[in-house]
Amino acid sequence: MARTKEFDEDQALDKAIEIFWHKGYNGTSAQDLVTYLGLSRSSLYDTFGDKQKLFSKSLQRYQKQAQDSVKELLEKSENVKETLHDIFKQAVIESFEDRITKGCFMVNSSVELAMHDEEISEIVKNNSQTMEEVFTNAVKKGQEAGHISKALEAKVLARFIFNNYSGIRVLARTGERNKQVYDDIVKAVFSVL
Amino acid sequence: MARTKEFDEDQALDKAIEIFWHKGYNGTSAQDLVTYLGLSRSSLYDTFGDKQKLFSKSLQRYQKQAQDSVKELLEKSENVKETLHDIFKQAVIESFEDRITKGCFMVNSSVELAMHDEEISEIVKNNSQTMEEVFTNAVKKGQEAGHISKALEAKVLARFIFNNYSGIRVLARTGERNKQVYDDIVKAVFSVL
DNA sequence: GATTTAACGGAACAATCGTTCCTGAATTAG
DNA sequence: CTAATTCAGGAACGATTGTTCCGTTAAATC
Repeated sequence: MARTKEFDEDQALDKAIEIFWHKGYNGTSAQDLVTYLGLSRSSLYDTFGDKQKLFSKSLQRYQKQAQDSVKELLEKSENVKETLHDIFKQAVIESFEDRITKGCFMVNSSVELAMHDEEISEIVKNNSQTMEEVFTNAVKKGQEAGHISKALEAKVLARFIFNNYSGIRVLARTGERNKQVYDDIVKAVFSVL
Repeated sequence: MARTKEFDEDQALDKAIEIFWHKGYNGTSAQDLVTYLGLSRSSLYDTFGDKQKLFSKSLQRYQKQAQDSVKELLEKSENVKETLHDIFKQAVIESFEDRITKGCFMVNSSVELAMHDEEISEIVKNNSQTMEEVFTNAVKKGQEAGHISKALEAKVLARFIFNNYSGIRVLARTGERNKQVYDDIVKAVFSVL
């Protein structure tokens, strides 16, 4: 019959995530994609349709990966406050390890496209909602276990946490390389919990 | 001698701020600028050089306006905590009043360009530094007056405040229209002060 | 009125954009 | 082997990109 696929579609998507993450949607050209994914123009368009669809698929894949990671960590956790702290520390570390500070693909895409692309807007909203739920459940668990203060409602704290997470990712994108700045923010955030 | 300028350069810059703010750098075409500023192609290039320079000037003008506003409010303030609260409330209101939620021009530009354009990167860094100083001085004043808790250092709180301010502006850019979300964040932030 | 500069409209530029299409080689299954 | 399908390579598409330049009109000073 026919020849089978040679390249792994998911692997190509991971490459697409990287370059879109780094350069943004408008900043990434079709030629960039061909070069970086290592596919021919024709294969690329045959497989993914067009640039917008490829971007959308990339962002959805990124979202799933990022969400699953956080979700799993928090659900398995026995001390939610500590786990949240670990998640923030990890975000801070990522802002330094990469020479190219890419920030957060979701945040970057929100800022660049959410108001101009309905499909991306949906993904972003879905992400916010899911993350809010994940954080809310985590905070509730922490409050019940006595690790987290009950002075504020779980949902309030969840939104607060998510907001600071976004802020930190923006900070990373600006190229801030003074670790103390990040540490100070995390310190203040966790003084609330 | 010569004919005098007919259009106000600053007025044109304000227009440029608006459209760059809304559509971003890469999302704004030369034609968009001609149409929106109401200048001819030739006048535009004669006056501002090229697109990058026009963007840079726009961002610098925006920065000065935004900084002066916050700086003045905080320096004149007799209750810094209340004034900071007003500033946040204002940011929240702006996220609703505009049908087109533009977020913050500085945050948007940071995310889109800071890593790819050295000049923009400098403006962004300068802005972060200045805002940190402004907030730090304000917090110090509030702490001395007894309005703000001394549990955390002024600089720590300043960075924390700035981070949440950025986060809220990203949230606005995502199109979040549930006021409760913003209010919850502000509530949690001010529980620290 | 003559000169000088400002601004305009619009043509035109080369370059790049995203996208389509064609050819030919490679690889699989029957 | 044949047929089917996948990929690479590259030419080519029209559209749009940012930018330059020219010709003309409008206003200001001398």
